[in-house]
Amino acid sequence: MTHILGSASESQMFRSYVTNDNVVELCLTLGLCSEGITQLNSLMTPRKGVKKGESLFNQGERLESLYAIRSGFFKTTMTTKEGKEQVSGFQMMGEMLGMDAISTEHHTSSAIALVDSVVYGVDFSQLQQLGREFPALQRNFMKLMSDEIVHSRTVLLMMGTMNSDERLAAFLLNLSGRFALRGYSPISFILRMRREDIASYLGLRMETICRAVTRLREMSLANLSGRDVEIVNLLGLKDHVAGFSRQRV
Amino acid sequence: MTHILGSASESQMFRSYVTNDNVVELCLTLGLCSEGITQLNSLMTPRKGVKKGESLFNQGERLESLYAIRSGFFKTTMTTKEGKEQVSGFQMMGEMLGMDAISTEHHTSSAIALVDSVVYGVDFSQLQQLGREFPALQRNFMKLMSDEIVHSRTVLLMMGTMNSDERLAAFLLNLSGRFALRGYSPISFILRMRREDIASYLGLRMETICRAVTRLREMSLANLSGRDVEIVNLLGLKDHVAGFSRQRV
DNA sequence: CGATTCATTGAGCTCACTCAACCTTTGTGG
DNA sequence: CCACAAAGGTTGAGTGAGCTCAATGAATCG
Repeated sequence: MTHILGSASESQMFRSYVTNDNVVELCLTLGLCSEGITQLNSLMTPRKGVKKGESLFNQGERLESLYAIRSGFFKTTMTTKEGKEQVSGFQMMGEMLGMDAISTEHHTSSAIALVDSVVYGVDFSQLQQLGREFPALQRNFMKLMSDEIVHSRTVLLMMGTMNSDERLAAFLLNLSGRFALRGYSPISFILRMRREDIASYLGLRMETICRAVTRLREMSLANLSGRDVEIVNLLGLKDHVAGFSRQRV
Repeated sequence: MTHILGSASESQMFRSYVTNDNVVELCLTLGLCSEGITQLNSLMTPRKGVKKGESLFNQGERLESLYAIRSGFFKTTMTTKEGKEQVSGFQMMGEMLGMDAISTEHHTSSAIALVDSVVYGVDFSQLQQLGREFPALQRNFMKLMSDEIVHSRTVLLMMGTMNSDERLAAFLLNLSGRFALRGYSPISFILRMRREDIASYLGLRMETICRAVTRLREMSLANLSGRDVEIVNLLGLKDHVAGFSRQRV
């Protein structure tokens, strides 16, 4: 997933998005002059709808296009030979999908819509071309990729050092921050994924998530009722996650 | 860490390295004409030695330069507020360090030499500049970044779905493949890191690694004696890792 | 409104963790 | 070159966090 939290430059991007209602700006146009923006817009394929449960692309398929999420919510999953599924991330409005496929030109994960969603396709080679004319675009795209590296490592850090409560807390804080950045409430939001998906993402079992939910409630940190989330004590939550709160978990 | 296994294009890169003894070629010059290679060489700062135990850069420092490893072996680590250390990867000859810092222009991890090593500095903005003239260079650098994303996700998959034996087996197979690619034996090599580092990287404890070592020996899959590794049954090892053998764990 | 998928809670188990003792290798100064 | 200190590695015993299995309740959807 592409994360936007934390980097000042990316907050800027988001602001430009909010005013112009243009997803690709959010993702890529940092520092671009208006001429560049026009060209970037022309490079996008028409909007494409993806119904809940449908996949945008599947593991193993050839990379045809990157995608910028215009609205909706996705999960990305990797499947082992034996059919075990591992959720590798959740993506929301304004984030990019498919960058893992640049390496081999084949998708290493599948992207599945968790709600009815709308995406723009972004042609990678055209993007490269345009990046040559507008260095800021090129650099910004690289930042997005670097963000993914940083995020993955942070998740690894989490898996290596946190217990189940802390992982769930970190997960909620991450969502909270991303919602806040989009102008939504950071303390009251709706989960779009199943417990099982959360569990897979955090390297735990669904039952363990349920118990962690109960514990966060007992500690008066967060109330989860089904998919509704109410963060009761944001600072307390951050505190509970200890050394991770500053980082983009 | 930058990984080279698996992608056909990167194997090609490596071949050019073997003949020309030029690390940056290994990392970046895929598809570059000779003029480009010359310019790329000129962009590299002089070789820099890093003694065993010393750090090449530290978490939090400003990004000054990316590095291509000319010889030696590194680990990258992230440290939490409380001082817990998590190993995020191991890098060897011909791999790149520092790409996680492109996002925020600050290093999110520290790189520590596990043996006396030599690196080249590669200036990022100059690299960008040159990338504009040589699209293949640009694209190749992106592939390296995408590789890191894919690798991180694969490690996540491992953490989420494998037990201790399988993780150690996957780890050994990964090293094996990377050594093979460099012309070294894939079944007999030396570990440059402590058990504790392996444990941290795999999300386990040092004692658990020791017991996993014993079990792999009992299964006649691999003999580890101290830091010497002898893979007894490469196919068996791959089999043991099941669905992961095809992937670049 | 019945079926199916998703979520919660309990009971018992297991794999990896902790703590601890001991062994082996590496490095250093006399 | 040896001796000894320090760091790293191995093995055992007991514990515990998260897993499995199972039963039941809640939400979602034709």
